[in-house]
Amino acid sequence: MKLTVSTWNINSVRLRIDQVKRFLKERRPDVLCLQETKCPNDKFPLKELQSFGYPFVVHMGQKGYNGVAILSRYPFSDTSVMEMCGRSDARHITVTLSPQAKAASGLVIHNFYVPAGGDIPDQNLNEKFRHKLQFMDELRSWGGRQKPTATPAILVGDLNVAPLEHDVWSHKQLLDVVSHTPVETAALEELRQEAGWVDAMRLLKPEPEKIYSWWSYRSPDWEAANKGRRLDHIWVSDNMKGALRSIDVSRETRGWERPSDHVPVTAVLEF
DNA sequence: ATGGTTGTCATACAA
Repeated sequence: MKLTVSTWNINSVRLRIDQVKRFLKERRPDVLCLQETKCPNDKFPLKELQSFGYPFVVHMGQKGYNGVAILSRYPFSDTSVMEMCGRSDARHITVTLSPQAKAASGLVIHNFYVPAGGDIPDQNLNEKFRHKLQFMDELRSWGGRQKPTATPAILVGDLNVAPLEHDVWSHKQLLDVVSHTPVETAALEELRQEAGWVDAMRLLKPEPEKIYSWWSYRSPDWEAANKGRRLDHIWVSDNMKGALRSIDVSRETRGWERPSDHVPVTAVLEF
């Protein structure tokens, strides 16, 4: 069987509910992981999302900021959230697919929203940057315990770090810009490799191909300037490498009316 | 070196 998994920082699920609908209709993933739903739980558009053909939905939100959700065509046998950095700020949610997902039964899918980290890349001057690094530190300790060996697993999300040289439009010009500083890129690469996760996007589209999943709203013409970054990621456990069939980045959604600043990334796996 | 935009919630703040 084939399983299609997408990740998208939607930047307000309520404002962009029609774009979610359009993406689901056009790309037809089995599972969609959302970040930055910016929606308290009691205002989450649960029924509407279910009506798009995704009866199984878990979400964890808060007022105004953050928030993650997972929509699925298949039921879950287990769901949980982690509190990172001692804050209940809705930055993680995980599901395990139930036996009704057939060959993908037992597959664990983690959805993360790593803190953006503010503007100043200095832990002493910027509490947000300190929080981001601490978050990655906790990811590292956690990832070590959860070494993906026997249990197949996928980790997706807006990790807010563009780790490689060709994950940004200008490696040189972004070395002191939050998301591409050496302390962040080293931390992300180390925690990924230490836990045995495979960077699925780069496995199928190796450097030096440029890959971006985010373009700032502040650029007057994002398409012409093309000053993007690869902030959104799909990682798979080592035992899932062979199941990877394709990766695609839905760049076209950035050109839709009132777009998110992030675009969806989709992996197709075959079991 | 600076400011550029967007979303939430209603005035700054986060990204």
